[in-house]
Amino acid sequence: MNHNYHHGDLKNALIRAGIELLSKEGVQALTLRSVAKQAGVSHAAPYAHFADKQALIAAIAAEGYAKLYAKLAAAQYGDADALARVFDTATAYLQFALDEPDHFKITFSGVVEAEKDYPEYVEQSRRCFALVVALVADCQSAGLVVAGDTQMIAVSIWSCIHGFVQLWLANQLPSALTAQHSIHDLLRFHLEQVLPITPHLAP
Amino acid sequence: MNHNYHHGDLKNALIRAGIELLSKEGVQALTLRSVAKQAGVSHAAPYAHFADKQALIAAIAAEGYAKLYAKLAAAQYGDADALARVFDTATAYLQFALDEPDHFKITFSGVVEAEKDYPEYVEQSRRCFALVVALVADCQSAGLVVAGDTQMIAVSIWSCIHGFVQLWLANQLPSALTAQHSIHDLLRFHLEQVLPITPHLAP
DNA sequence: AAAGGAACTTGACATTGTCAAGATTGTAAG
DNA sequence: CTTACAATCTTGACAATGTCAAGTTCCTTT
Repeated sequence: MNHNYHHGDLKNALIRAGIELLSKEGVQALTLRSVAKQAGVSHAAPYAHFADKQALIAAIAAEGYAKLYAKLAAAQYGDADALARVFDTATAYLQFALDEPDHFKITFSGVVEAEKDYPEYVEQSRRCFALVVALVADCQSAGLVVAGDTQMIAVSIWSCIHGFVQLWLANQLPSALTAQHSIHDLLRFHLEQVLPITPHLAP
Repeated sequence: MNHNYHHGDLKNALIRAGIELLSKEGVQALTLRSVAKQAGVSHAAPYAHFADKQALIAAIAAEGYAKLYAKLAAAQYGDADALARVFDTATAYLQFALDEPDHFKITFSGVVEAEKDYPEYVEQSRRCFALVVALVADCQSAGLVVAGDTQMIAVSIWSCIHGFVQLWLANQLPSALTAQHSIHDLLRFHLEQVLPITPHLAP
């Protein structure tokens, strides 16, 4: 018997194969057929586990969020104060985008469009955001960030980080800056500019 | 003669057809063949004007930047002070993403990847960024924004706006917020939080 | 042991990007 | 005015890809 008709865990194997393709050859190489080949199965085998290509992409995106969560969570440990941990978290966020640009892009490519429901993706996304909210809450407790709607402030901080990383990935940062400073330094400067949401708004 | 072998300005017609398809049917409908059909030519006609599909997308993205520039420039007029104009500019930025989400997405999808050179896209991008830099310079002159590297601060502000819009487009803003406030209000709140880069960093 | 269903393969088809060859038209040189 | 030429467009073809239908294999349940 040349073929194992029961792979065992093909679903996860396909996700891992897809991630590996993203990492080694980029988004344009992520085809259902090459993913299947990479996993060692025939071209239509994925349809036993995913409704269509978008469903596979949603699973890969969910895995991207899971990886991101792990990296952000790792940046939370240590004796740094809450605000310093925000910087560390942002650095980890950037690092994920640097290490796996295509996986990062797909994770935030708006997979959920067309009103489709991908519960696993939504859950991983929610989990990741909750981590940022908790971090902001810590900052507020320590008086390092203004009081106010914690969720909204978390969105605000996340937007700052995400926008910067996104512009970098899209090659939209002026070369005058990227030529002179490392991307990490630029992110740090950016955050120092906007992050200290300390009471400068106090009336 | 049923066919006009010389269309006149097919190149621009194809770009406009592509934008219309993006607007009416979304990214997945943007195929070379449907663009050609929309422009009333045969399926291979685009190759007389574009090297490949990516080159057409680059032209569409450049046009996206041009439209964005027009909207941002329109937000610059008026008697508002420089900081208020930043808010208006951000609102115009968001409005473009709301009006033409798919065109916006493609404009920032990282067309320039693979080291390819699309001079028109680069030029439009530069022009748009220069507008933000000039705006920041005005704010600095008026003492509304800290002195410092104007370009870097422009990147910072742009990141804040872009990240927020991007997260919105990717459906990544918590529904608890989007259900209670309009997206415009959320953006305004976000900017009020981070934008006043007034001298709170003074040592 | 037989049946049934899940997992996988094979084969097919429509869509799409791309190229090659040919047809058409404006233009410039003779 | 004619003729050659280059640019533009059409037609036809091909490979890659997403997707479905039918058949095959294998595990589980009775």
